[in-house]
Amino acid sequence: MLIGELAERAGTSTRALRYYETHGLLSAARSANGYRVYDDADLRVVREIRTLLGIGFGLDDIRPFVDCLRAGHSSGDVCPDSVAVLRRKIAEVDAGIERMRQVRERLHGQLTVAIESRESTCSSRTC
Amino acid sequence: MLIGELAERAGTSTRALRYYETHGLLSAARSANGYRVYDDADLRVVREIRTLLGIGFGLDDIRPFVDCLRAGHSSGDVCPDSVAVLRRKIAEVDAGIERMRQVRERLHGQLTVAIESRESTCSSRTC
DNA sequence: CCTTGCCTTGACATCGGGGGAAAGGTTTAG
DNA sequence: CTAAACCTTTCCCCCGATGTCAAGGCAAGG
Ligand SMILES: [Zn+2]
Ligand SMILES: [Zn+2]
Ligand SMILES: [Zn+2]
Ligand SMILES: [Zn+2]
Repeated sequence: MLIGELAERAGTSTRALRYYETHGLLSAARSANGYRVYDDADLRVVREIRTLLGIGFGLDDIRPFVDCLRAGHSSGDVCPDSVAVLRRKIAEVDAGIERMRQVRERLHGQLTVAIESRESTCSSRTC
Repeated sequence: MLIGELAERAGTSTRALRYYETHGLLSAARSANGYRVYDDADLRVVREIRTLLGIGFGLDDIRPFVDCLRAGHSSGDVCPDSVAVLRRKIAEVDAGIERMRQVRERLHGQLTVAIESRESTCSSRTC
């Protein structure tokens, strides 16, 4: 499997795959041409990468999962480093949710006040 | 009031103030020197900008609020354009919260499965 | 031979909100 | 006179994941 086919099968671009390689997430054998040659294990790796990127992980966070997959485990989640990243990410997401909830409350309060004072402030003006 | 004093009073940098100016959020009179000269209304504008930036608005979203302030209203929220941006932002925040909640559920599920299968999969290996 | 379609590396552009530095003008105090 | 402390404009840098050429090598079909 060459890089174009892998990209198509994984639903991404060749540019992205080369980028993952330069960041140590993907390794490829080379044919006599110098072309990158991949197998189905690489396809699984790329799918894992894409999934985690979609969730919001950065490439550095993804590396443990890929290492875990390449260590022969059927899932990238099982190795201790992956679990640690999962825990950290859950904490980050929780913090993000809490922050956004507070922002939402604040916005809703501003909106309410703005709507209430719109008649008395705004409608008698040009704006 | 010159730019350094405004920056200090608003809790930001001169660089940021010039940046806001180039993006149409702030306007300054010039003294004979060519120095930017500000007044208290500008201080209120900058405080509004900083507040909204802190909430997560982009500069383009902030422009209606600034225009509203400069139109003489005591609050930047009351003009229709500001209200529209507020509504849109609330919707965006709601969508973001929902997305993060789903991500959280997914991560928690992965973590649970990973911990359960860690003994049977991982501890008998080198990893 | 020529075109087409793969592949290679390398390098520049993007987005947002600035940071930091260069190179110079102005004013005030010592 | 000079140093300090302001101010001015202009330009390059950052992050992260990718798009997008550019310039060229390799294989296969007409
Ligand atoms: Zn393991
Ligand atoms: Zn409501
Ligand atoms: Zn109004
Ligand atoms: Zn739990």
